[in-house]
Amino acid sequence: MPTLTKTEGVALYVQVRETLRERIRTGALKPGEKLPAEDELATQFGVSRMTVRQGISDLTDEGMLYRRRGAGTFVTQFHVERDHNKLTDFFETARAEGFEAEVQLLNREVAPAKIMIAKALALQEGEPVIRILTLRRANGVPVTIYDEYVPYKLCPELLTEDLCSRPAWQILESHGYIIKRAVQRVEARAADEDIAALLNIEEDAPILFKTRVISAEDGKPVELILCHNRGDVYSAKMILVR
Amino acid sequence: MPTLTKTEGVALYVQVRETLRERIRTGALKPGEKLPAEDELATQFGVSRMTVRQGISDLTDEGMLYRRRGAGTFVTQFHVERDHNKLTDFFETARAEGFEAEVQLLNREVAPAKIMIAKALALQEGEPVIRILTLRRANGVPVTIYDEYVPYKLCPELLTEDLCSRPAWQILESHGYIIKRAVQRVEARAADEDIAALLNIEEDAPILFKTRVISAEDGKPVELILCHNRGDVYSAKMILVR
DNA sequence: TTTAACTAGTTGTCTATACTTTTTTTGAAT
DNA sequence: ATTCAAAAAAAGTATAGACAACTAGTTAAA
Repeated sequence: MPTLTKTEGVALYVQVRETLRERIRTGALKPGEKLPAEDELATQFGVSRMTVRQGISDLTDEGMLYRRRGAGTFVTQFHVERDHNKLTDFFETARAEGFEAEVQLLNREVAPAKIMIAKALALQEGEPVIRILTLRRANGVPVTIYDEYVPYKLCPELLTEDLCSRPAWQILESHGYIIKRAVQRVEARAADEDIAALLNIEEDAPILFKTRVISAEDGKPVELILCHNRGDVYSAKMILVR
Repeated sequence: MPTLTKTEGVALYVQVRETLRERIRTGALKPGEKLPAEDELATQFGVSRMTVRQGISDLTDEGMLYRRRGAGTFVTQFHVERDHNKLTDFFETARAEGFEAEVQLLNREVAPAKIMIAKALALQEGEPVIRILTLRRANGVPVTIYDEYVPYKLCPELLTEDLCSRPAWQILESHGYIIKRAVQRVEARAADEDIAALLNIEEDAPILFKTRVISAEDGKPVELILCHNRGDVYSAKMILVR
């Protein structure tokens, strides 16, 4: 059995987790199957039971395993993809879903924050914000107008960084901000004249409108995104938990 | 200090968690403030450090606290509401947002599953499903057409249960199914003639269309919901995690 | 002044063990 | 066979302690 080794720079519980994940992925552990008991796994892996539990807990959070007290731990039958409402970027999505992504910078400027923007970013009205407007195409078809706002003082470098290869929040990360969460609101709207023209659709065609506020680990908002998506080619997926 | 007591039927780590949550809620612990070290809290509460950690972990998962190794544990500044993508029902939402909810049963029948329905519910085409169609009003205004499908064999009682006071998945829960997760897809559509008539809007008005598959703990789908929401009065919120 | 090394404080990981609570299985009595 | 009770199995909770790894501040050296 695959007794795990310390001193690899990878925590034991992570090794346990990834070993189990791999066994599920390859089918060595089949959907619905019961895992060996925690004590048994601990012996097999040569670690303590608590360490096994920590690894298993991660996978139950992901929905890959479920536990029933007194009965055992089982592999979930049809497990929901692991992407547990992850903050992803356009390029990752493109790679995963197999389309060619293209980002066109329409505008980049510093402007005083309007009241709505300021509120969302916890700023005073009129404080300078960097606004970035991009058009995103999938296989050449315009699908999204992306309207981003970042407080100027947070990261002036955004005015010179390349914005077409990664989203602004990833640039913020590379400047030391620890991005943790985003709150997103989704609604259906009718396209106005400008949006319709940019997305190459008719006026009043349905638009999936997203508002997203991205926050750092301490909860301070670092970016606001307004996002107009063509309704006929775009949908948003999410996982709800009881 | 509030030394916690065993034997109350509530786990110690839960008591730790709720005590801390309460301190944050009341402002005894302020946003941005650093918590006492885990060792210190363990002493205060009269429990072991691991027990404190378990309580704190729950709150970091909720986004109420964040930890920085070597530095400490802190209260999140603007904490995102705790409703971490929870599966909620129309009445809870109504209570929380302060509108009067009303559910009108339009149709309830058993029918053979069409291919799309069968696929979503992991059934064979033609297997009997219970279909429940309701119209939901907020303060008298029609906002949602709710189209639910449940495999007949799962819970025939749905044909007689009252459906206007709680969603079908809660009835499934009361029959022993452990509901764990749902996958929801959201898109923007234009209202067709029927939908428009029921929701009292114009044809081609924007609709927020949701597809939701609700699954039990083992991952087996137990319910499919198709949900047409009036775009002008309805939005969906979600939390994304890095 | 700046830089580097040290130190104290704090969270992260891990062990070994014990007892509790729930579920499942086994076995005996009916 | 059926039912009921006991036993076994399994996850849940909790402890005490140890060391690792990281942070931030302080002190010492250049």
